[in-house]
Amino acid sequence: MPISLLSSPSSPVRRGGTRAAHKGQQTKAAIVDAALQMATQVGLEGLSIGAVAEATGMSKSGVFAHFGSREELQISVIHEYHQRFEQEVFQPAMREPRGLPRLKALFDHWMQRTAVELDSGCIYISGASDFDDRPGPVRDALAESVRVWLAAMRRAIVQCKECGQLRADTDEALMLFGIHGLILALHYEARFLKVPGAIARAHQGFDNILARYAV
Amino acid sequence: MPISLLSSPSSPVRRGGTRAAHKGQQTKAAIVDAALQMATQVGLEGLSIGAVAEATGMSKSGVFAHFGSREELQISVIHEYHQRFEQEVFQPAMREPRGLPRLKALFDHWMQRTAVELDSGCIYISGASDFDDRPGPVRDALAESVRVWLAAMRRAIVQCKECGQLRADTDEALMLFGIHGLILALHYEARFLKVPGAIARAHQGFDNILARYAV
DNA sequence: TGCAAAATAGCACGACCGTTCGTTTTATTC
DNA sequence: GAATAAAACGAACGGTCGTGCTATTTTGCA
Repeated sequence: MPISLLSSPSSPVRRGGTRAAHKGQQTKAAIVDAALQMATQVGLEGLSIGAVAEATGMSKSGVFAHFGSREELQISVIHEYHQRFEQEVFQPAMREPRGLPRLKALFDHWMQRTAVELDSGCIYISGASDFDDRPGPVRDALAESVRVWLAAMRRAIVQCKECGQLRADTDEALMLFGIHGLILALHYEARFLKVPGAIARAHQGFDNILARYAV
Repeated sequence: MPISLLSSPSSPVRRGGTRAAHKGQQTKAAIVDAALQMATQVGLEGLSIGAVAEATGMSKSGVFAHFGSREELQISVIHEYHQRFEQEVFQPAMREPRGLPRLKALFDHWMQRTAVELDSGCIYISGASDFDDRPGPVRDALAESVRVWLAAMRRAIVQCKECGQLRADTDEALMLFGIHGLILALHYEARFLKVPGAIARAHQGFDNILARYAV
């Protein structure tokens, strides 16, 4: 299953020499899980080790020991988010046939994952604001993850052209720009302004874009 | 000049009884100015009184005394940003004739103000991420300011319809949604991902939307 | 010039932050 | 069950934060 594009340098089952290490990885996963849920609400920058510790019923130093730094925790959260994005958005869409069905599936799943739930946002969006002027490894990990995702989306558009389902002169970067904008506007209107009907508008906007580039 | 839509409860020149208060308002304006510039880089949430004090060469308590709380400083920054938005985006566009010229001017100025400079972002965008799950007066002020601005944009679209420059069945909310998305995508690609050509794509996207609703 | 008031500085507080360190508990292996 | 390594804890440190409180300086007007 060579779909994953983010390398995870340490083997997920064993590590070091030949020693088994059960408990550690397991609670670490639980910590990342809680931290991710927290980050979708307060953002990656709002994440604090103390709050994560309290959420997991551990001590601050207990949590800290698993990562060695706050930045490493943030990066772990980004990787986890990336992985779930892959499982819940990318892979289901990949089971659709190439071309428009797959592109539509990518957009629909993306939408649902991004702004459907009221109490959880998208760290790809909130993180962009947090780190657009703050260089460093966290920003790099975040940007890389987003780029991978946008590249997948772009590939789907190109395949539509190849299948003859979109005009051959379609500017895929421009089309992707428009689609990306719809997701961002959805997030903005639904989660911040809390105006009704944003989901319907995102869908309509997507249909308009498809019509614009239809053969 | 009844253009401003944000009430400023205290008179801008004098206050209280009949006493004049020169210096106070003046340094307060300087503080807000520095705070605004800082907020465009680190966001409203990243704003700290200590940093503002250092930037203005004052003491922390000296800055604090002008606002009474951090929230009030943030709100002052929002009001100041709103005012500049009005002066630099809204009012110049208002000098264009009704209809498409005015709508185009609004978009162009908006774009330039939002993402043209590399070292300053838009607090309407970063603030949305910061406060989408955090109720309170700061969020209220921010959302109100954004709503006023979007309403102005919407009005310009409606006027295009009335002038017969856009199709009579144009869904202005949907069209605005698409335009808003372009600005958000521009901000995302230019400021976070730092990919080139984002400005050109935003322009092209706008032209596409206009074409979609053209008579 | 003198005086009241406004403006600013200085200092301290409690809270939280990420991080370090030594100890204790828990888990794994012989 | 004893030995050993991993995991988690608890306390503390230096730092920054927003916020009061009390002096001191500066300002504007009589």
